[in-house]
Amino acid sequence: MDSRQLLVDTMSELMWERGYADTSPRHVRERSGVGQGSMYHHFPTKRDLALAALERNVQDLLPATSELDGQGDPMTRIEAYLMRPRAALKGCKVGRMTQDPQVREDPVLLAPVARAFAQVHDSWVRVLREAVAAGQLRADLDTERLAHTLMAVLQGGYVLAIAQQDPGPFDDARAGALDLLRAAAPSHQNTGRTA
Amino acid sequence: MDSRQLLVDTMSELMWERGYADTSPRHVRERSGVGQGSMYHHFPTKRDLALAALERNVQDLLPATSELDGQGDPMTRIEAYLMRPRAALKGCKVGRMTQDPQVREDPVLLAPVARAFAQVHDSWVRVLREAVAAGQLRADLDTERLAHTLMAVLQGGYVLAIAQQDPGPFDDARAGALDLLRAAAPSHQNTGRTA
DNA sequence: GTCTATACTCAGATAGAC
DNA sequence: GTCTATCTGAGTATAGAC
Repeated sequence: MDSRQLLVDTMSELMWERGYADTSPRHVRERSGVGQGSMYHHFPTKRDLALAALERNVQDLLPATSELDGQGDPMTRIEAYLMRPRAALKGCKVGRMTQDPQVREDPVLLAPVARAFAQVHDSWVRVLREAVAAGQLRADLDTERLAHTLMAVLQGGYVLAIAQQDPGPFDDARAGALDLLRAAAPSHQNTGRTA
Repeated sequence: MDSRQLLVDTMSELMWERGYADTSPRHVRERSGVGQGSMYHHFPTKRDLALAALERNVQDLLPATSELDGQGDPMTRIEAYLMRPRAALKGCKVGRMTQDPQVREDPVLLAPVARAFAQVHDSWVRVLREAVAAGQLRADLDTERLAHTLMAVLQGGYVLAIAQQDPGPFDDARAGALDLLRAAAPSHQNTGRTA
């Protein structure tokens, strides 16, 4: 593999594990095995490398979204996306960036994060609308809001899990969200087209 | 004010703003005006100061919980706690610590965070049980889970808000959670004692 | 493209005088 | 308790040869 790609891959891992501020060029060199000269040849500054790595991490996140965007029963897709296996104790490689002081103060580094979340939000809104249309969710629910609520459950679940060093709270949080969604079915249970 | 307290207050602020790893002794000295000698007299290492500051930040968080623990209508208390004014773009001064690499790897620094969240979880469970008992929530909901869900909504809401540099997603997330709770009232609306 | 050498600042302290 | 001086290593590069 070429040095450039190796650097990006390594930085991506480190940014997931340690964030940006606390990852040094030395860390990257030691883990990747790429020398000083190569590193600064490909990426003039740490920030340039971080930007490439972050864009890669954002790309990693989007395939999962296909679970929301797919065909078939909306509620089933919602459950599949919410409950998909996730490394609760590692946290979200994109969401984590919002807590890094040097990322949050840097509009260029924050931009890919904002874009990624906006895209996930869109997918959520679409599937939630379909669930309403299919009579699986009450029509008086605000789908834009609810999309943020469900994204927050996942992002916050990571925080709780890391605090306790236990995936339990993460799993509880998402299971509880699903319970609530099911409880928010329309009163006269119609699973087909609505009236 | 004495130097010791000034150091703790300053470190508390900085840990909220920048986290632990990216806050240096120099930052603390410059903002607090306390000299090098005093600083290392009171706190032999940066970590010692951080621990004191973190414990202070945890204490700051708990008074808000009284809103959950109070008397009166459970659902009203839930709404009051969820909707209380919060600095969405600053994030949670306790939850933030879970994303700091040097905190998350240090059991001593992580412990106060875990304790604080466990305590908030307890308060949530209590008020949710009361809401079930009062007929405001379906009795088949798992209150332990749901408590984690609602905590996650707040913690994750901060992440979304910071990503967009806009409090909107935070407010959406919590309002959406409240919508869901209301939609999860028992089918035959009884607001009094249950049968 | 990659290597080695060099440089300058900051982090995170320690030492000893007052 | 507070001050100033000093120290070692790490962070973040730059320079120039191969």
